[in-house]
Amino acid sequence: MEYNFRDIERKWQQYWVDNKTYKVTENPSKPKYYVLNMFPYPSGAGLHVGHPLGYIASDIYARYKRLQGFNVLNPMGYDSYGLPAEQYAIQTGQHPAITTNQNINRYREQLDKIGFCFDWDREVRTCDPGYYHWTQWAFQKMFGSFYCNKTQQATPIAKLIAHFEKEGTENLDVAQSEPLEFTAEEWNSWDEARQQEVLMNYRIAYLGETMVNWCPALGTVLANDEVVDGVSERGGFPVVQKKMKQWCLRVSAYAQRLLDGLETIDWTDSLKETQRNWIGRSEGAEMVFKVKDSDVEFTIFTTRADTIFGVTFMVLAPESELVAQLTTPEQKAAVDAYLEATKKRTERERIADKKVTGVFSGSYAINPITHEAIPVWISDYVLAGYGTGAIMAVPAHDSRDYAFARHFNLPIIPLIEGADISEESFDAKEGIMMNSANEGLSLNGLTVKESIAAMKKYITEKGIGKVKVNYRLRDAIFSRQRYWGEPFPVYYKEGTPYLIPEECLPLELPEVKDFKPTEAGEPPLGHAEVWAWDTVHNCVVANSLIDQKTVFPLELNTMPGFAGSSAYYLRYMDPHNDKALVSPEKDSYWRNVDLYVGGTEHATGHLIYSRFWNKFLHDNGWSVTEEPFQKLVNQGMIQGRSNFVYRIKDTNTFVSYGLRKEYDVTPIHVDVNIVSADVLDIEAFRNWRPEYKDCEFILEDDKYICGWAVEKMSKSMYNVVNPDRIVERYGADTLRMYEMFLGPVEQSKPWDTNGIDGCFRFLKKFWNLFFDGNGNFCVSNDAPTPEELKSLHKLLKKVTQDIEVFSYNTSISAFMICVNELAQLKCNKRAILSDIVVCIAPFAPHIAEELHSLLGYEGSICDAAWPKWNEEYLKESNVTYSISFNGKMRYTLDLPVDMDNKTIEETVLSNEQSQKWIEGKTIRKIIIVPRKIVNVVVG
RNA sequence: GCUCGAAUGGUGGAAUCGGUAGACACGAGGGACUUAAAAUCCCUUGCCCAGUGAUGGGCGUGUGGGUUCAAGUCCCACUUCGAGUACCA
Repeated sequence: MEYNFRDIERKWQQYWVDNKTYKVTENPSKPKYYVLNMFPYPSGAGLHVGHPLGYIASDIYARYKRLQGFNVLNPMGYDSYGLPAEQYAIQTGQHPAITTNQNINRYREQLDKIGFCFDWDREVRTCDPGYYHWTQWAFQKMFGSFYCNKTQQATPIAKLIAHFEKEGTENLDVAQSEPLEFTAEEWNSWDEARQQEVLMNYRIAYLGETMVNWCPALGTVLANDEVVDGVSERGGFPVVQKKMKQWCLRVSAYAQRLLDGLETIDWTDSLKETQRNWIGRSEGAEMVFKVKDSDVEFTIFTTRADTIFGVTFMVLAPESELVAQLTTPEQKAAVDAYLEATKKRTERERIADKKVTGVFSGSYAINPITHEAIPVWISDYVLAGYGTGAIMAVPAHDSRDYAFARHFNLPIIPLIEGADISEESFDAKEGIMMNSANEGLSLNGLTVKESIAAMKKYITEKGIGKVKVNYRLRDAIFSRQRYWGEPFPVYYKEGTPYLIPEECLPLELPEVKDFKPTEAGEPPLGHAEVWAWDTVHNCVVANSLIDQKTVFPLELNTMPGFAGSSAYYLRYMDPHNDKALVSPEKDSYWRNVDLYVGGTEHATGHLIYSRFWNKFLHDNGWSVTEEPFQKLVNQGMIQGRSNFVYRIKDTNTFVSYGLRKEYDVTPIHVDVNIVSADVLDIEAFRNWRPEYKDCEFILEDDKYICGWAVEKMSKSMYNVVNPDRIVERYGADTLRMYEMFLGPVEQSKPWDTNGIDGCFRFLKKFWNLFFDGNGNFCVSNDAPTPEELKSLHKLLKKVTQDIEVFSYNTSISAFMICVNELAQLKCNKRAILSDIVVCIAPFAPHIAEELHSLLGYEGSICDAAWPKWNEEYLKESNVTYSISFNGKMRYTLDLPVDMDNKTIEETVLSNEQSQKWIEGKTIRKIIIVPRKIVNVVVG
């Protein structure tokens, strides 16, 4: 019988559905294992061959773990809120829900063809009210919490209120937007609105006036990780800085825990490093500088307190509140002009031209150590959002200060012995200090490191400043001026936000007539006619009923993309629970994700937000583990492999790749689907586009050979390969095998169909082991020979070890070797073949099921047990030694395994081949590496 | 600029603790079967030199040094490519 993959795959995919083979329930008698893929955004383009790479890798692992006796959770769902569906809605008027649904159905169809072991009963969609109920719920909980620095955890806001009522801000150590000071009396005297306003300074989800990345073309704000090179990640539109009132999440409060948590999880070093950089912890000192002839003083942050003797000027960020205070009347005109000019420059322009700009404020600050007066400047190279928005400039040892000093002719004082600062600053934190002494303090002669430590001690003792840790990580901006996202469960009473009652969740997304912003510039929800909250009946009512006494307007912003993806792994544990995000029982059974597979592009977005979100839930006991994703594997990107044809200029004649240099040609992208192994299907090409209908070809060897290049897989390059096409032609098992055989999972590589035949041939060969020359199923019950057993157990050992480390490509090689050996031996022994079938099931589940069934076993192969290898069968009586002289391999020798070193030495030395290398020389040393090498050092 | 990673045949890629390269696959060349094609099977395939031949010798993991009996693997310097990040004081 032939290997008919179409029938086999159709049959078993149906069997899995009918028998709910992949349904999983909590089972305390079995150890759990949680495998998760980053769920996809269902785009209109459907899946290309790059998408399933990670899914196949995790599917193999999930199936393997199940065969090993684990209760494996392997769910799938859709991150179904997002910009493309909304942009499409704006253009066509089509409701995003409709587009999204169509796309999901298409994705599902494509996924089903590949034979994944997902438990679809646990599917989640972020745009489903039953799901975003819990996104809104989490937001409400964050709104109702503050972060206590003493206990290092999120705490209900009621505790904070109690503290304020008793002692105001006395003894307060909490995360806050800005430091406030008030007494209990003051707090108690304030009205509700004022108190609410103050509480915003502490809430974990808070409404804050912040500088945001505003994208005019998209009409919305973007988070830092959604802005790339000053333009939006989606669409590439320019982004400008704008001050706006927005919902924010106090992610920064968790900076230290996010950093510390990295030590406890099993991620790649590079990913951890990326997160560390993003969090950007820097240890330094805050120092207070007095302003000359004034009561004003201000604080700066520096990591180089040791360079205090080299401070020759100060710089304020243009947005700093100090600018107004420190600008003298004489300088006011110049400063105003500068501020105006700065405001006009977008983020992008600032990055693009690195011109040094700045203006003198007119004021002088007093160096707290040297007591010298130094000028205070204003420049946009200092950022308002980092540290205190003010710096002490040490031009000799900071390149930016150096450039500034050079440009404005400010003094430069070298502080490190031997540092050449004639052309550039000396930024390295090394060397011996000089020029750093006065009557009170001397750093001269110390190394930079000693000097930093000494200064920290000094300023703390003298009360000039304090040791301070700063983080680059900023709070996440949580509002989007979009329609297709989770609505905030918030209404506004005289401008103060209030939560709708928890039991009224979910607050469902209303219908709108138009998906664009309103004419008044409000977000699309401004078009909703039924979008007001009735506090008496606790329900959504028409806007016309708003009376500001019992009926209030609801929030018009929606939540960003990362809201829905931040806790979805918890929802999979208990997807149909309408009482809680996840029940404590299920949460404590599944705990966290053991293996998370996805792309690196989420390193500073989703993977930070998710960890933050989980830590918040953990603080409240709603998630049992501190870290959500124990092990993370980043699958590489599959790039496209584009094909080109070469048209001779101004003609309709195309010349084959090898001959193109003889003509003046233009390379043109050609659809890779009409090219096979770089040979163009000429007929298909002529039909591809009308203008090529009558074209001519100059061939080589009767073939048209196309050129190729590795590019991003995209429609415009005509290099998108759909998995469906491969499945149709070779079957899902071949696709799965080939995607894994292409190379290490973590590595990026171009998609290249050229080698797929190898995997297809392998499966056919494997299939043929079970059939005789006449195509009849023919498996013998005879006892296997030692040779056959050895071949099998070599395979079992290799595959078991490889799967554990995701080295699937080498496992597949092992399968190929084993099948070749068995074919050579004409082995058709049941004892051998039935084990191999189980072993190959994770990789090629359809063919495995079919053979498992033909072998006479009942039920799905998923319920079989993973075979264990036995070292007994692998033992050899002889082992081949490489015999080297002075490290150079000369010949090999078969020796008994258990021969002792002395005998080995004697055997090697007495061997006649050895004689010619030893002749006339003295033997200095003999190194014996057991079972491998004998190296004789002669001289 | 900084941080991290990579570099191996015509191609994708193997190579555990440093253990004597190139597994496996593709492609290519040759052969068998066939009227023919497809499919299948067998042989060769890193480079160079010598030999009719079995075979023998030399060179080889981006470049240059080093450690070692032994280096693709470890150390130092450099080149190229990729990823992340960027006035973070």
